[in-house]
Amino acid sequence: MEATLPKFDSIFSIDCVIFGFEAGELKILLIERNEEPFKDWLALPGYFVEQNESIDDGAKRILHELTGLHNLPIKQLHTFGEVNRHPQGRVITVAYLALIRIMGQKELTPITHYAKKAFWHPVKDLPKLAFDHTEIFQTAFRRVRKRLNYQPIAFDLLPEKFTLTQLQSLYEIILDKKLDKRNFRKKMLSYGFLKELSEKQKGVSYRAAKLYKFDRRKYNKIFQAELAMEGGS
Amino acid sequence: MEATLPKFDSIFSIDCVIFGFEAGELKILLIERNEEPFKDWLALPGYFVEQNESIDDGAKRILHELTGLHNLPIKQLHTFGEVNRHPQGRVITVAYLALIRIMGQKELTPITHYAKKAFWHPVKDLPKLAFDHTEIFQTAFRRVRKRLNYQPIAFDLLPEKFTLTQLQSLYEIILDKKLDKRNFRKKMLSYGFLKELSEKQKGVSYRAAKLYKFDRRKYNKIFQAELAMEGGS
DNA sequence: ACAAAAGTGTTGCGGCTACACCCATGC
DNA sequence: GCATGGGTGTAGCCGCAACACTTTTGT
Repeated sequence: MEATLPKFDSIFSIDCVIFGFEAGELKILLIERNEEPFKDWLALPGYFVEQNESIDDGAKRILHELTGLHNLPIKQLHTFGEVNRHPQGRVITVAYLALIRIMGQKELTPITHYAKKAFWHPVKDLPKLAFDHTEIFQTAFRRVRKRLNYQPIAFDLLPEKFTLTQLQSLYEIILDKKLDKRNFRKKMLSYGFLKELSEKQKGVSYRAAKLYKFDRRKYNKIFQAELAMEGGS
Repeated sequence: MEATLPKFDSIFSIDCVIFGFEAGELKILLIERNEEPFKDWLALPGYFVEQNESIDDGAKRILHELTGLHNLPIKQLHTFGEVNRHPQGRVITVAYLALIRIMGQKELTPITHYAKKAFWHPVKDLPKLAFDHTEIFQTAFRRVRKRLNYQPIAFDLLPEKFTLTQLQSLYEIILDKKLDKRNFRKKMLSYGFLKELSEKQKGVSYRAAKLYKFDRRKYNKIFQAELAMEGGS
């Protein structure tokens, strides 16, 4: 390759906003930084992209190194490129977004030493984050809220088997408003992509609710047309 | 600033997908490149971001330098970061999108010598573009198509005064399907953000149609809630 | 008078909202 | 038996799709 590209002291980074749902609360994945700048601050998991990896690959690698989580279904959210967003120089960051099930992934263990630890933090009462990460988080949260109205993202957050009340309460938490129980259930069931299981809830001190599963195959069949549109944007 | 950032030979660029509407056709703004690589190819207007400008500012500057157009209402679309998208090295590009009125901006004159010329090209029958610009264009077009269904972007493309038939035909072109005349007009008028003018179309050899104007103030009043949501994403 | 596009209403359906009570279970 | 959430139906409104003819104007 000929050296005809201009040189700038500029680098790219990735920052990931990973949502989870646990104990009735919406949470995001944070790390405690172990490096300057913002050493000891809380931050979104993020780091620099290597020269020989695509940003999508870089995002997966970085997330894995900082949290131990593998191969999450992350999607690009937005790119933040203010000149002074990083105190040490010009760093443009591409933010990625994912919604995942927390279940069984309790042991978050950073592989690199750039993070002291990684953990889930409730979205309510987020402290001030390093860099412009608070702004990145807000952009992500707005996007999730909007997307909830037309994409089945709630099922990425819930356990595989869930009750309709759990589903509704997740909607209420994300949208930050009360929904009508009857209307909500009617609508959800009318879509036809929820599979009713024969199982019931266990260990509750009141009438046990039916469990449901999200049937992605059916969902895809029903919403083929829209899926085609989503494609690459 | 301490020199603690890692160094990579990586740079950012901007590419702009600018849509216009002219002579009943949807068009985008292209340049003919005057630089290697892809010298003499058609490409989206794009160039490298300087170190001391935000990507948003850079996008406006670059667009101006390549086409002579000032201060367009561009918005970030997506960031493309495949390793080999630029043959000379690692270049991550942030794509921007705008929809504008072509009217009266016929003289497109590149200010830098990086572009031989800039011109509007119909979206139908786009030739192969430089780099991954065809893919970027497609992503942009998909986005526009989707957005048309819930945002008043058509009015950015039309002249200030337009007939309902013109509006409908623009919808039909972007969505690539026929719409029902009566339903379309009813729906558009029912929103209440179209101001009927006393003027009529001129110079047509058939019954002249009423002209309308998009009343953005009214639109904002009506859709306040949703606007608040759009905010930063 | 004719060609070309402007302009106009009704009906049926499906989805959304609002709203209140009985049921099953564990303690 | 009581507390707790589980589960259910109806009626009115609104937006959407389907559908065809008359009016105006310029030539």
